[in-house]
Amino acid sequence: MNIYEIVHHSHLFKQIGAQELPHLLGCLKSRTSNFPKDYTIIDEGDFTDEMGIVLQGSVNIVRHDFWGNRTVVTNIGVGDTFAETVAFTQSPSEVAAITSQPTTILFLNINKIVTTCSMNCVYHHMLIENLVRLLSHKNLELMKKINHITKRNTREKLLSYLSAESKRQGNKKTFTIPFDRQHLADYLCVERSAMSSELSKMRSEGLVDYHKSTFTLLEEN
Amino acid sequence: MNIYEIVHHSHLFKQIGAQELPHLLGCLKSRTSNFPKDYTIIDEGDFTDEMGIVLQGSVNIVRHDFWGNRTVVTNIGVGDTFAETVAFTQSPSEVAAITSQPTTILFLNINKIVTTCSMNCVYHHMLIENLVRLLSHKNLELMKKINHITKRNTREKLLSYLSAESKRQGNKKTFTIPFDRQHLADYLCVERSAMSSELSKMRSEGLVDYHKSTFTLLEEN
DNA sequence: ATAGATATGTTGGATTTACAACAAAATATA
DNA sequence: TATATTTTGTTGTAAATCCAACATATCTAT
Repeated sequence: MNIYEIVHHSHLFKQIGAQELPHLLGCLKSRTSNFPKDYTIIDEGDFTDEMGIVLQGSVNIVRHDFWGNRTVVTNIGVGDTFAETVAFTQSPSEVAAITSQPTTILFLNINKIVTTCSMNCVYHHMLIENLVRLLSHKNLELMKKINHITKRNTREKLLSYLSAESKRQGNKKTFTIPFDRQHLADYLCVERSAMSSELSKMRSEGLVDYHKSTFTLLEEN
Repeated sequence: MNIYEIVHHSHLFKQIGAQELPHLLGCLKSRTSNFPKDYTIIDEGDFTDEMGIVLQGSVNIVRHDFWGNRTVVTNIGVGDTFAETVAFTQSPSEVAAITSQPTTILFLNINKIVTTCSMNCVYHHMLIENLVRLLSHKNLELMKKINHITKRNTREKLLSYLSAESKRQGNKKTFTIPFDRQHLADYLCVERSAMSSELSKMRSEGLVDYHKSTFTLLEEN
């Protein structure tokens, strides 16, 4: 794995020359860490001043309520970032960040990003602009998630999520989602078994087909 | 109403000297507009490159699905901002912004904020940092909203929202929410009448008291 | 290949919500 | 004030969801 290759294609470092990255990452006091599957990188209530970029693997942003019910807020894949908000606001984390497979994270001190450094890096302003763009996109994603989970019933939630995911992956009719059934249910805020049976119905009606986490949206006839 | 007074206390212009505001607002090509109640400032699907600050009144961020079901994503009060995301990402708006009373908006061109101006305003960098902070807080608010609506039933959603609102308003036990019953139901994604009857039960059990949009959280005995 | 662990699918009964229809209260308007 | 309009509360029924329990399928490690 080439760190710079991944970082170069992340939203945060977009439009920043690859040759600038080593210097910039040093300036930002970056560090990388490896984590096993199901490792809690940040727990609910934690403080941190570092945001993370996923270099390898995948992270779920989750929340547990008093009774232990789990909500999967979102999934963070390679090149995507997390913990910008908790790092920047210096408030206790509303959510936990938990790996869903062996994962490598690049951590960046967020204050180093926002505060223009003394060395006056040429690309520093671009970095801040990228951060604004990134936060805007996070916002958009959260809005879209809200669009899914505010649907009135399980079938609509599924169709809303699956069609959005199809669109996100380039309007492919067949695509793989980053969740197993339980995580998908926790993401859409429905009951796993109820969701399974709804999926079965939808398949028997010819709306969708699926095998494990790979889904195909079918034309209506 | 003194524009500068309100702007000075908004998150976006925090820590920026009041005497700088006239110059800065000119630099940002700001303009103000007045709107009547229930006016759609931005509709779903619209594009814009201006964000808004509420100077007077109140704006609901709402969404309608194919069948006309309304979802109130959030409420924007005096000094708060909206449309940063749609303005910055230049993507079609996922939501509509609709006044809930006669309202005055200050519009700002978001590109003027992000791009350092030629005149090199001293406070411009502070403005960008504030924008990052503001977007982070929006993120946090959306997360908190997700915490409310992912609760398993109507009572929990109500208690989650009401206690958060109480906390937000300085841990006051009695406070007024910016929603009537229908909007509150649309915000919490429940059925208005079901919510009404749940509120009645909660009142009869001594959990809460309320009159119109003013609620009081009661101690458990 | 086998056994154990994990993931997914199925079903029925208890609980909760949606929906519709209407009553009562509050507000706006003539 | 009287009347119309809007908002809020109440109730019964239909529908959807939750939950638990179990069946089946898939994966993992030896």
